[in-house]
Amino acid sequence: MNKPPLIILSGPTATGKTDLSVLFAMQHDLEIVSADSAQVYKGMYIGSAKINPDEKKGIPHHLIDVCDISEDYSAFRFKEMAEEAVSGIYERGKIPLVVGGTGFYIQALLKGVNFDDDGPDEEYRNSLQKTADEKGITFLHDMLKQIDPASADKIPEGNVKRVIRALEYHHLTGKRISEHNEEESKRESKYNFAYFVLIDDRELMYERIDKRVDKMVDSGLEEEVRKLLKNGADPSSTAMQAIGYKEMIPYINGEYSLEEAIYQIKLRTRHFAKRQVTWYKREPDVIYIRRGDFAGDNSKMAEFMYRECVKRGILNE
RNA sequence: GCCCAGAUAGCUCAGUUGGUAGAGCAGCGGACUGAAAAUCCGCGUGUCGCUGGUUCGAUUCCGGCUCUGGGCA
Repeated sequence: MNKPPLIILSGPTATGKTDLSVLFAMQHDLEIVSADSAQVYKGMYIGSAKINPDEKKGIPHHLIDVCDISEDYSAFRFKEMAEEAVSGIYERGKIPLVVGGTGFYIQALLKGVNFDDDGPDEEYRNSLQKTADEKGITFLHDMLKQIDPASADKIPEGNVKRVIRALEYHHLTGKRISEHNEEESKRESKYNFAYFVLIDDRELMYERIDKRVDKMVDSGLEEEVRKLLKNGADPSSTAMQAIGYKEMIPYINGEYSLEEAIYQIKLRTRHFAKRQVTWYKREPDVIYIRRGDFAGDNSKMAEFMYRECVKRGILNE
């Protein structure tokens, strides 16, 4: 039985995914599925570098603006919604192009990760957080050691979020997350895929980030954040943890200067891009597109993608 | 011109009662399977401004010089 085709274009932030994806989608009549943890939220445009309607050039884009900022999006929700979007695209006789920098989401879709508990259990999470605050992170980590020594060994006690998640998983399922992860990691993708990662030299990447942040600020990032807050956005919500928003809030509250906010946004974006690069390094089937090899020419990059897709039987010659 | 204070890692600085030095940030590497733009872990050799002197030994003490602040003229 033939596996369904899936094309992925990922890569660190500010590297030019959007332009290349639209060009490639136009050339091959693809529909785009966004794999981006910030662009799903309504009202977050400038700071998430969301594509403009006219930049879409008529290409359907899925999973953008589908979530209210008061909702908590997650890898699980992405996987559910992306699978739905993808099957709709197949029904229309087209091929999906997954575009975005959230590697975790892409992994969830590509490998069909089975999140088989009923989480998140907010109440339980909160009670564990309270335990950590009152009795210390070592205490919490020791709790994990009791029920799942392998996870406790792997997750540092300082990483409270992941300690809580491991405990939550056991609480909900009675199983150990270390065993679950072990099983899931063996899973084969059900897709016939080409996983492209657009990258560039570190130095150029950082330059592009700085420029993009300056542009965001010039385009009215401050106003966008003020508006979100005025409309009741909770600064502690998942949506407002996005880079550009989180750093703007203390400035708006008068805790530091605009220069400091801009510096922080650039810095945190660089750190983020670095983390993304680390992620792709351990992804086994990645096809790198090095901007430098193509002199940054989108049509040459698209040509390269096309040839790689033909090789894999995803696109016809 | 004179007086005072500085000069130590890419940056901000600590320190060495004389035995060639260490924090934060930056930077670099890594982890990640229902918060992922989240969260977390690891990595610290640099002419201790230059130059003489004292000393077994000077980044540390003393002199001179250069530079940077501040003050007095």
